[in-house]
Amino acid sequence: MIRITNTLSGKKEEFIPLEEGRVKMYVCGPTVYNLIHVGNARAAVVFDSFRRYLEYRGYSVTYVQNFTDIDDKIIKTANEEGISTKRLSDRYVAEYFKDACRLGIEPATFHPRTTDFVNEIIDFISVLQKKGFAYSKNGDVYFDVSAFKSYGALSNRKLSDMRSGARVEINDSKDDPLDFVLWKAAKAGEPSWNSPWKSGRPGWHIECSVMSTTLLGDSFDIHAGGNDLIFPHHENERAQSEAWSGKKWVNYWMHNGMISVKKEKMSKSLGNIFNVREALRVYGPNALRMYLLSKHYRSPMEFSSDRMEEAKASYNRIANAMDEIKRKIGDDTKAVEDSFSKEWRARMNEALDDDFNTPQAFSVIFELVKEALLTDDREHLAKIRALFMEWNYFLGFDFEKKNVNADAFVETLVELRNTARVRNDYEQADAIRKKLKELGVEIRDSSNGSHWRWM
RNA sequence: GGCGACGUAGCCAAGGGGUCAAAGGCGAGGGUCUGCAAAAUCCUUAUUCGUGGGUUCAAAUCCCACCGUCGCCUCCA
Repeated sequence: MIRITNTLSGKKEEFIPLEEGRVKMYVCGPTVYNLIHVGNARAAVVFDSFRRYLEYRGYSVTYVQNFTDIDDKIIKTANEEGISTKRLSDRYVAEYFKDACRLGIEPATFHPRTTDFVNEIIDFISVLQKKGFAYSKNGDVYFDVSAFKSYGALSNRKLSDMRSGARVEINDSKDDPLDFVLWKAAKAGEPSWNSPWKSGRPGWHIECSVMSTTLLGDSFDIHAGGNDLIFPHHENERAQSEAWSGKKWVNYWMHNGMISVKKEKMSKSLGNIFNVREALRVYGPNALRMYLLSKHYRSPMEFSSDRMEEAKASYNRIANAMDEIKRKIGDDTKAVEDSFSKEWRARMNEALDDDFNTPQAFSVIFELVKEALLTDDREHLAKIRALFMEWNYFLGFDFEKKNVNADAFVETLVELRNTARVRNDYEQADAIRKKLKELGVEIRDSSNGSHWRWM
């Protein structure tokens, strides 16, 4: 039984998909006007991993992750660069896929883009207006919050509390300061689309409602994203969607915690961001995945070089165990399924079924790492490796070492070093070891020969 | 001001009424191995879970208060 903490109820609930054996899931993707940062990567990696876990557990998952390719910041950045918004967003969609690919994130079933759904968005808004949930003013269209009775249920807020809050903006054309824009009339020089109102473009929240219902249906299982999206983004999406269909829109809401830097949320507006591109270069994809999955997805976590080095060391312990298994039994030893495998698989499932508790999952893995390093039993080792490979379906590490073409050269150098050692020429031997280490090769001498591995 | 989350060893981090004298990782100290290393391995590193009350036969786990940290209430993963 898989359990998920549902933001809507604030409780851990048993996960029961609408349709047996199938899961429909939507994750809010990036606004494409620059490179993604480590905070963005958290949601991407965590929910990618969760999706794959669901697949591992036998569900057929339809996974949608959108790109917001039209908004104020995209327009601004495109103007600064003197290019079209289309050109800018195309570029950063491509850059996103480069990072995602290196991070081991599987492509979604669908990657819809806002500007491909403008007609559907217009239809959707028209329906809202017909049903009395929306009103237009000066070419803008607004959602009437007071018409939707459970507004605030997701973020657990009361309309009265929000109205009294000091930070609600005053906007003359809105009937209520909490009403939010569905369609924005174009200002001079902005990209725009024809509409029953003035020509303009979609508001902030409408795209997710439209793309998700178009691709997944009026109701679907899981909607996920960062917890900074709960209000207003997801609250508004929910209001629109349920007002539009008259049905419950999403059954389970999953929200990941924020990544902070020096106790402050990592965000583009604060400027304290660390690009995924850069993190990948400095620490590598495995360390970054390890880092992102090492804490429960709902908790906040701190980003720093110490944390990353720690994650890298942790990952290395697993990678080292894989290398040791290979050294002990080679590549093609077959694993035999038995009670050992079943027992450990059950422990892993127990951890992950419980609201995707990845720290607990790693605890299970490290216990097996220890066993692998301790034993020389071929069957035992083969079983452990089989489990690791099986679990890697959702962990998404890349255990393959690059530089395979250089293996023969390394081998030669290691032999050369050993002849030097035999004649007690340790100066030469250490020089070779040092050089190899600089090139990323670690040598391990032992009583039965020298082994080496790519670090 | 409103809403929410969190505070567990030197650090990171699970657990969330008894089987907890609290998983796992990083780091540190000592032993083995080694030409020296590295890696590995063994041992050690929380009688205690922010503070103070309470409920209970029993609390890190539930309740209350307080202190501290963070997030949302504006674009944000």
